[in-house]
Amino acid sequence: MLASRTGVGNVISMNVEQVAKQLEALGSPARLRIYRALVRAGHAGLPVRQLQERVGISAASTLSHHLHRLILTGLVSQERQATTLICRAIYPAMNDLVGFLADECCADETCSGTGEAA
Amino acid sequence: MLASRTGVGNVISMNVEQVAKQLEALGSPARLRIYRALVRAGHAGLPVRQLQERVGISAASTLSHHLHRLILTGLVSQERQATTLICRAIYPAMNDLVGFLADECCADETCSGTGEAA
DNA sequence: ACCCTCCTTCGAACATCGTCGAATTAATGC
DNA sequence: GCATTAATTCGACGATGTTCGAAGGAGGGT
Repeated sequence: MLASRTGVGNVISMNVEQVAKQLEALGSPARLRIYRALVRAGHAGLPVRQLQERVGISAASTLSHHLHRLILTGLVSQERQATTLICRAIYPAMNDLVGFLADECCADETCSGTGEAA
Repeated sequence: MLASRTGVGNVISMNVEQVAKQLEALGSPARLRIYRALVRAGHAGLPVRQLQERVGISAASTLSHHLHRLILTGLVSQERQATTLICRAIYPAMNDLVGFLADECCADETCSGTGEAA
């Protein structure tokens, strides 16, 4: 497993600014819980209403706000099904993010500190 | 490689709140650049002054502020050497963080969406 | 046409963040 | 003791984020 990341090819396309945006998006307890619930929901996704119950956010407008931020950074998608909106985690995005982070820190303690370049 | 994470044992000990704090700490372009520079510096670490030049932050107080935040979340350590402070990335912390994230999203598209549990 | 549910957008209150310059502490050398 | 370099802490400013209730659009049933 984890084979799709060892190629490192996808990591190159990510810049610091975008990574920072995604980390910031995930860096709120409320949004991290939202994203986690979405990830756990898997391919099927979750309607906003169910997401609200599961995550425990009192105001619907607050949840909508956080969802919007998650969508802006490309971490979450929404699809309309009749009157309800299905929210889904975008797995490749998380995959790239993890790849970037793992690439930065070599992902284990044997990191040799390769680069001196800026 | 990446073997130290596949055990998943370390991931269990992390809670959402702490992960969110670390992600938030990394979620600022300035702090992500700082952390990146530290990671690239490797085991030797970097004095604050050199870090400032390398990252391109104008005010020393601003850098100090960001450094403090990074330290509070356990991502960075400082060690005094005479008059200069050496800053170092704490690799295991990043390792755990990446592990948590990877565990959440299964780290590749074949994620089967296992859990329905809250 | 009407209502009902689902969700978003608006407006505002309140807190937190990011940045800076000035003042402060830490450690060394003369 | 005094000056010097290194880095932090303090105080303040504007900008941004979080949260909420109220109001607004979207879609479907009767």
